[in-house]
Formats: sequence, C-alpha cells, structure tokens
Amino acid sequence: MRTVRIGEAAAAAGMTTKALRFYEQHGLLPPVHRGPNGYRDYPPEALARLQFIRRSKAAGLSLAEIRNILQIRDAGQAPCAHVAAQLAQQLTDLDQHIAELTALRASAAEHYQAASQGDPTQCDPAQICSYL
Amino acid sequence: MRTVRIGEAAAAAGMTTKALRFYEQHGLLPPVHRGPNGYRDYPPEALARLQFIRRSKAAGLSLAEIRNILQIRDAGQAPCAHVAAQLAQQLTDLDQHIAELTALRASAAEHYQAASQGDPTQCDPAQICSYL
DNA sequence: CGGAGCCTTCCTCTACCGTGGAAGGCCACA
DNA sequence: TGTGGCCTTCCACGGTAGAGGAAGGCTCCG
Repeated sequence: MRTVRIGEAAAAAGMTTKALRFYEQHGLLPPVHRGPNGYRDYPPEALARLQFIRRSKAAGLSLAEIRNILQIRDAGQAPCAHVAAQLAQQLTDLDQHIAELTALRASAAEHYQAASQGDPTQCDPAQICSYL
Repeated sequence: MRTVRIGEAAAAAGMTTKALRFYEQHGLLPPVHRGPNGYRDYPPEALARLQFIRRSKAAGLSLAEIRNILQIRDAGQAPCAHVAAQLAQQLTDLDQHIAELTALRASAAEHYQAASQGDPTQCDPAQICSYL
C-alpha cells in the first residue's frame, strides 16, 4: 500500500484537490504528512475518510456537522448516537423546509392562475401588476 | 400629497432604509429626486412600487426577477404575460426543489432508522460510521 | 447652543462550499 | 534544456439580500 499525492487521492474519492485542501483547512481532514518536497502524502486509509465525507454530504449533512462526527470518531468514540441525533434534527429541518416550499408553491400556483387568466389591458399601471 | 424621506417611505412599506437604498442601487427603484440637502425625496406613488416589491418577494420571486418585471412595466408594457411565465418557471423550480428535498428526506430517514437501531460497538472505526 | 434623531456615503460582514487564478517550485521525459 | 504536468501558497469571487457600523452633515426642539 503506497501513499498517494493529493491529485490521486482526490480522484479516487471523486473530489477535487481544491476540496481536499479546503477540508483540511476546515478541520475535516487532519494535517497530513508532507514529503521532502512539501507535497501532501496521503496514506491509503485516508480514502475511507474521504468517502465518509462524500456519503455524509450526499445525506445532506453540512461540513460542520460532518466535522463534529469526525471529531467524535477521532476522540475514540463511536459517533452513532450523535449521528442519529443529527439525522433526527435533519429530518425535522427538512420537514419544515419542505412545508415552507409547499406553502410557497401553493401561493405561487394561485398567482399563476390569476396571471394566466387575467386581461393585461385591465392591469393598472400604478400597481405594476395586479396579479402579484 | 407630500413627498417623504427615506425613513418614512421605508416604514410605510414595512422595509428598512437600508433595503430601499439597496433596491435603488440594484435597479429596482429608479434614482429618486434629491432635496437641496441631498436627502432622497419619495413621491407618494413610490409606495405602490415598494409594495409591489414586497408582494413579489412574498411570492418567492428573486430581486432579479422582480427587477425584470419592473423594467417591463417601466417600458410601458403590461408585464402580466411575463409574470405568468415567471410564475410557471417558479412552479417548475419549486416542484423540482421539493422533489429533491423529499428524496433527501427519505434517504435521511433510512439512515436514521439504521443509526438509531444499530449497535455502536459493532461499528468499524475505519469506516467512521457505518450508518452513513 | 446642545443634543436627539434623522440623513448621506462607503466599507465590511453574514452563511455555504468551494472554484479560479496568479506566482512559483518540483519532477520526468525527450 | 525545454516543456508539460503535477504540486505549493495565497487572494479573490460567486450568489442572496441586505445588516452593521463609521464618519460626517442636517434639522428640529428646548
């Protein structure tokens, strides 16, 4: 198992080198060993961590939340309970967000009905558009 | 009908003075007449425009979209057709956004099920958390 | 005359997640 | 030796809709 440079690690995880440096800078990746030329040298195990970040992002977690989880794991604890709590919060947030968008959609649909059936010649210029 | 200063206009429209200057700067409000002291002097008709902006924002339109509508009206045309098209687009966008969030919610719910029922002691540290 | 409360402009900051580019170093191949 | 392809750092930008504040001018009231 050889170490890889940032480009290869990024490609293996389906990310960009920019993203990896960004994650390191923001505490999602520990400072990695540097070769004599200053290049980052990633051990093979780093890939699992990158993939975890990927999965978590896909699950809708923010980088801050992912960082929290990683810190728990790095402290030697199993983050399962924290992950469950985070996901529960996520569900609540999503439900509220979806409800808001759904309400907005209903309101937009009403406006749309009015606007598409309305008569432009009856629109009062002073009101700009009477359908909004 | 007297002209009003920015504070009064903003209060009447339920906005802040910051917002009014911002709208002017971004082309939603035409440059307004200034008094001899440099203060902005809003004519009473300006209120309708502000309220239109308010309604449009409440309908979920972005400032850019609102600006487009206002430009059409300022060009002497009735923006109804454009408004209808904009709202139709808005509906499409909302539907897609809602669908995405709904899918994300389902996936989060699945993860949550797994995480809350899982056994932390069986979690492989190398994977950080097997429920994500 | 003094102070409160408006107004002006201009600059910075918010949150999110990186992307783009500049300037320069390192390495291999022809 | 040159050239292309990696790598390094650091700075700026994007989109959204303003908020916050500094420094200074105006106006009204007592």
